Amino acid sequence: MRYSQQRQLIREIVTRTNSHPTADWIFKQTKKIIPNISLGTVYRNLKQLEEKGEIDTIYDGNIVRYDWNVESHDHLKCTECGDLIDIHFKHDKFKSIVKRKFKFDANSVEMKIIGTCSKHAKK
Amino acid sequence: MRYSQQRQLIREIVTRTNSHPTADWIFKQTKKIIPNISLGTVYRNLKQLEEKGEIDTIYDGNIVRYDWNVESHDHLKCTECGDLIDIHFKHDKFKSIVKRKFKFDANSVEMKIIGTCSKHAKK
DNA sequence: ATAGTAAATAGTAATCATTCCTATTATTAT
DNA sequence: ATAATAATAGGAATGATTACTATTTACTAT
Ligand SMILES: [Mn+2]
Ligand SMILES: [Mn+2]
Ligand SMILES: [Zn+2]
Ligand SMILES: [Zn+2]
Repeated sequence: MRYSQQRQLIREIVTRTNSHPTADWIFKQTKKIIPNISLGTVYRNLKQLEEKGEIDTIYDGNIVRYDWNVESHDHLKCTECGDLIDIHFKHDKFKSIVKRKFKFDANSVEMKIIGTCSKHAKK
Repeated sequence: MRYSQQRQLIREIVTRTNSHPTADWIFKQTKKIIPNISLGTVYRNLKQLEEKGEIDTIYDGNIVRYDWNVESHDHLKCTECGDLIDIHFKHDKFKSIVKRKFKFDANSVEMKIIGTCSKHAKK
């Protein structure tokens, strides 16, 4: 895989963003630096970066987001502001339970907790 | 909301299917009974049934599925055959942890365990 | 440094799932 | 049975993503 300014910029933008951005948001950011970059280039490179294991794709309902954090982790989804917050849980117990009860070989666990975040606390 | 043959048929098909069917699969099934039903009718009714709380929408990666089981539950996703299997876990512990550590008010928890199901057991 | 090559891009067209639109049909209250 | 109007069929529109292709760019060997 050959170097390209576009891919490097996309990589940097995703890497310094904690908000699990969408392809379109990333596209808008890249355009500030490379005004004639095309949306197809953003999609193609996001897919390649995922294939290389540099980033993860996250399906937030029907919205596709990207995550620089490729370590297994979970998310809190706020229904008020839409934010997706990282959180880390241990899932070994669940993996062993499904192995015993369903003979299911678990590779990974994804957990999403839906609710309202601290920004909207009642006074 | 007025009765319609189409909605009733869609409701019955979803209710007797455990495989978390897609809109298109449901459409094909309904066409066996009402050959000139339209795909828009299927989508419109699935949305209405969800709004009435009769069914749930499930986002399986980028695939949208429907579930007659509206009680909170989790899923095992088999990467070999694509099956989505129901499983029920208690999540109270997680809800209290995020409340304490993040002041996050949890309403519901969705958990997906990815791996291979018993159908593909090594001999 | 120069030239050859193949990868990557920009711009645009195509695809796919879903939603929207509207003339017609079906259901329900009277 | 009739009137009112909710629901449908069929097709157009939308939005996100992918595919196509002529041109540009990065790397390699001279
Ligand atoms: Mn994350
Ligand atoms: Mn289910
Ligand atoms: Zn929030
Ligand atoms: Zn399987």
